[in-house]
Amino acid sequence: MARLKDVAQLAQVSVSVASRVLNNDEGARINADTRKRVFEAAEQLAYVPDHRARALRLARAGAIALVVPEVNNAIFANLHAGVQEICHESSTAVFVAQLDPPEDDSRSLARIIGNGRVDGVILQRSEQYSDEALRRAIQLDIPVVLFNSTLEGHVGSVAMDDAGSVNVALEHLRGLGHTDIAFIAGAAQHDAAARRLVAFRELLGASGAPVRDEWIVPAGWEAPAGAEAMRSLLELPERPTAVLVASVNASIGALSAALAAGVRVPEELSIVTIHDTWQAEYVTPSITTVAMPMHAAGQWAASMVLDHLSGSPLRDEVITSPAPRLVVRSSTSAPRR
Amino acid sequence: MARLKDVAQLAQVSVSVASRVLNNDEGARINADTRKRVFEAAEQLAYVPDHRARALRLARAGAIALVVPEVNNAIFANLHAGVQEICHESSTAVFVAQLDPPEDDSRSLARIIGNGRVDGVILQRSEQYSDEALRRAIQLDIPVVLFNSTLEGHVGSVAMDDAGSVNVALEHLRGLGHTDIAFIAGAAQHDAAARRLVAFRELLGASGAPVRDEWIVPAGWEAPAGAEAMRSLLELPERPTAVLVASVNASIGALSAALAAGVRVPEELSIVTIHDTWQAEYVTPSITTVAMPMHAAGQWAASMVLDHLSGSPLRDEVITSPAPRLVVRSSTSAPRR
DNA sequence: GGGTTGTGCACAATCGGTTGCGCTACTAGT
DNA sequence: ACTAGTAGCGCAACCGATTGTGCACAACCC
Repeated sequence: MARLKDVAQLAQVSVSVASRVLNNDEGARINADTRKRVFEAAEQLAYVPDHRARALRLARAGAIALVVPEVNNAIFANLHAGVQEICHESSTAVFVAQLDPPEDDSRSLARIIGNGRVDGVILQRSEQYSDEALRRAIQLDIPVVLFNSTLEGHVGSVAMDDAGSVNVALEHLRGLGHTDIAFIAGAAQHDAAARRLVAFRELLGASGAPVRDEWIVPAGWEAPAGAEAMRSLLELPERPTAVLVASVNASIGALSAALAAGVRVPEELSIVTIHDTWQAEYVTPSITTVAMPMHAAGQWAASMVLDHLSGSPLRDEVITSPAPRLVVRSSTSAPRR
Repeated sequence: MARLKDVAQLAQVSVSVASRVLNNDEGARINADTRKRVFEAAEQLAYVPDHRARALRLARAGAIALVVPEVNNAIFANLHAGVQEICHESSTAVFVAQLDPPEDDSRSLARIIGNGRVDGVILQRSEQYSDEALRRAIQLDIPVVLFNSTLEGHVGSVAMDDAGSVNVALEHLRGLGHTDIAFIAGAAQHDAAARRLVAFRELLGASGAPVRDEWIVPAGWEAPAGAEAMRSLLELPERPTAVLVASVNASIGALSAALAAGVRVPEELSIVTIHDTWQAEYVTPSITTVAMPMHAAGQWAASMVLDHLSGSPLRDEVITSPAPRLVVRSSTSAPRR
């Protein structure tokens, strides 16, 4: 691999001149002819600057990390696309890393990220991290933007409009005539799940519909948890006519369990969920969802990190635009009286 | 962030001694007491070596890239886990990067990977890369191991036992009594898809069952393509009693299309597919699959890259162990006569 | 012509580590 | 007591880039 030295030699100049030419250093006074020779030499040798040396000298890695608990997560793809898009504009590489459950070692994130490997981190919190563990994990000297969660005392986060999404779902169900509405909640420790739960209670109550504790079932983000929650819901003496599931993968599990129990969806039970993924469209019946602006959120998060590197302060943002959008499919209908 | 110099100062030694101690340099003769002081100083300052400097000096980035066409791909999670596992053992970071469709620029991969950013690459080929484009893209000076695909003239690949997986699926269908079997193939350009298609033709023919060209429908890896293929299959005057779908996401699309057309699965049509993911379990009816050893394949690929960095040659491997494993669910049954 | 200004380039320090080699003491052998 | 050997540590070069500064020379002024 050609180094800058080789380029300089071929162009008959010093490395410093070669460097200035290739970086389009405005302040430098360089003869047009010399400039041309350097460009040609670089072209001829297919010169690509060494990122290690560059990073060392500039104290800038030119990359950020997107740390997620689970790469196969449904919402991850859109998030990633948004992040990638912004970073591409500033030639910043995006590295995805998976942060496994907290270890005894409090410096786990530092080990993954390394020191100087990336300039910033976007972190999607795992259900399994307590506030304390998370706080320890993000003790880095680079900016950390929390995605879809907040942490007391930490500035730098991008969250979704959880209350708004719950509202869209409930409005849809209410418009169909439902009042007996259950909620399959997310993991209790997760603050996004907590916000949705609070919103559900408040908004449902405000609409005058009954808020019944036994119809609020804690679960998790994934399909097995959703299935389990649905089964326990169906064992109750009185059943709701509709269920709002806090997350799409869980709703797929919930639907599966309902069908397995012989419940007809949507005739006997309507199901609506938050987040939209292709799977929701391809199960039968397809699931009505509230599409969240994951892509935009990814863009926001990436911008926040990159801007911070240029001096802007970190902030705590809630993405309200584009607003949560209802995607009506076949899992919801008017209740059968 | 503390540097090695700070550690050395605190321990009252030179940086070279500090370096040797912290790297457990066997050859170095260092007093036990000095050693202890250095360790304590490093601990006290929470010293983490700067990866940029280390990488520059050692000409080793301590990281490899896992490049995939689509991070949300069903098989990606297992692959990633396998890679991660091996790399963790040798303290190598794993970076996931998404390689978008080929651009005019032939150095696209080089741009993503950078120069010196990683020591090796595991690349899952996109359907959209022609042999030529792929060949240009992997012109790097670091080892590239192709995952689940091969490239003429390129050594370094890990492929799955495609013929074996098709065989397991067909054996299952034959055991149930099916002879009228269709095939929803993968993308024609993709060589893994091509291998499965060849295997299907040969193995089905060898079993004495009819191999009908109109029952072999080219599609793609994802759900919409599978749905489209199923629709065209259902329009034929004569229908098969079973369908083998080349990939799990496509099979979910295919199932969805079949149910939408009023076809009862598995009574009127059995569906079996290759690769196992949680979605296959949670659609209704759940889909019978052939689980492939993605995790092991990821381990192989990672080992191959890491070993190569220690001098071992690259090879072309086919993962036959663990063997493709049938996971019987509810989408297959004996044909209704 | 002497002085000033400006152009075009190279030198060398620097980023934070790693490592070959040399230097100093101290021990041991004769 | 003199030499040889070795333990323990530091010096300094180096990896490949960036950048402040200095130097040589030409062009210009009055």
